[in-house]
Amino acid sequence: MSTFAKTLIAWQREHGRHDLPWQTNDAYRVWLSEIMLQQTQVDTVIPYYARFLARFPDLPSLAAAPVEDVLTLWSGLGYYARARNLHKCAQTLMTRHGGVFPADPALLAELPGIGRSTAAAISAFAYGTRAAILDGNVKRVLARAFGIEGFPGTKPIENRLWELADSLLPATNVDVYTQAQMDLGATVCTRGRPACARCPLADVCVALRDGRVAELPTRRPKKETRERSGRFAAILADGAVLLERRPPSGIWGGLLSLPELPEDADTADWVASRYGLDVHKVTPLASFRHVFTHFTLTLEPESVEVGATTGCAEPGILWHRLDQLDAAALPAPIRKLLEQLVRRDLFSEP
DNA sequence: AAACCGGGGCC
DNA sequence: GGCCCAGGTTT
Repeated sequence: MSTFAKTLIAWQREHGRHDLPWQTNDAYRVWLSEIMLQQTQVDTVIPYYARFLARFPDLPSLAAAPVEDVLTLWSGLGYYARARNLHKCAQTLMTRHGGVFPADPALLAELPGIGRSTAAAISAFAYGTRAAILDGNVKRVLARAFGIEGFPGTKPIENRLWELADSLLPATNVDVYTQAQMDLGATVCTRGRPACARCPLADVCVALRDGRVAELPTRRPKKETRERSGRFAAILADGAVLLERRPPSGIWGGLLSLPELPEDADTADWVASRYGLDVHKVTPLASFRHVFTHFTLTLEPESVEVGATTGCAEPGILWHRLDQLDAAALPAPIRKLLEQLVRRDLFSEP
C-alpha cells in the first residue's frame, strides 16, 4: 500500500470527521448526501439532508413522489437540475435495477446526476468497492502534494490526476481512505489558508517544500463575461403573484419564474392579451444586476397590478401567494426581487 | 469581484 | 469524445 494512503488512513482515524449523519453503508443515504454535497458545504447540507430523509426515507418513497415535492424540499439549496436528476435517478433505479444501487461504479455512473467521481464515492462508502474519487478536494490535495502544474479542468491534467488517484488507492479500507481525502481537503488542505502545520502530508508535500501552496492547484484561466438583460413582470393581485414555468432547457430551465416580457412589448397590452387579465397599473421598478459565472444579467422588473387572480388555467401558469415564497423553487434573483417587493423597498434605488 | 465546482448537454 | 455551461457560496 502507498505511504500516501497509509498516512491518510491513520490521519482519518485520529483527526477525520466521524459523526456526519450520512456516514453509513446505506447506498441511498450515501447517494443522497453525495448529490447534496456536490453543490453545498457540509453545514448547509445537514438540515436539508435531515428534512429530505424524513420525508423520503428510502428509494421507493422518493421515486413515487411527484417531482414538485422533491423540488419543494430542495427549495433554497439551488441547482434544481440536480434535484430533478435525483428524482429521475430514483425512478430509474426502481424500474431498471430492482430498487438496488449497483455496486459497480461504471453502472452507477450511467445514472442521471452521477458521474465518475460520485459513482466511486457511493460504491466505496456503501459497498467498499475499490474506486478512486476525484472531486475538488482531492484535486487540490493531489496537485499540492505531488506538485502538479496546470489547470485541472483541462483534459491532460485531469487524466493525470485520475491516474494518480487510481495508483494511490489502498487495497483495503477504501471507505476510510476516501473519507480521509474529503476531510483533509475540507479541513486542512483548504483553498484559502491551508493549515500545513497540522497536515499529515507536510513532510512529503511538493508544494509546501517549494513554497507553491498558494499557486497550486493552478487556477482556471479567466474569461470575459457577457452582458444580458431581461424584462420581468411581477403581475400582482390579491396578495399573490403570477408565476410561469420556464422552458425545460436554458437559463432557469424548468423553474417557476416571473414572466419574461418580450424586448419591445408594451407591458399592459402584452399582459392583457397573453393572460386575459384586466390591467390596472404598470410601475417600472429599479433594475438590478445578477452575476452568473459566465454572464451578467440585468433584470428590469415591472410591477403589474391586475383586477383579480383569474384567467390563468393554462398548465405551467399559476398564482402563488406572496406570503409563501419560501415554498416555491424560484431562481435566486427572482426570489430576491419578490422578497424586496413584499417588503415594499424596491421603489428606492439600491 | 473573482474563484470554485461535478455533471449534463451540445457539437 | 471534447468543450462549454449552470447558479449559488466562499474568499
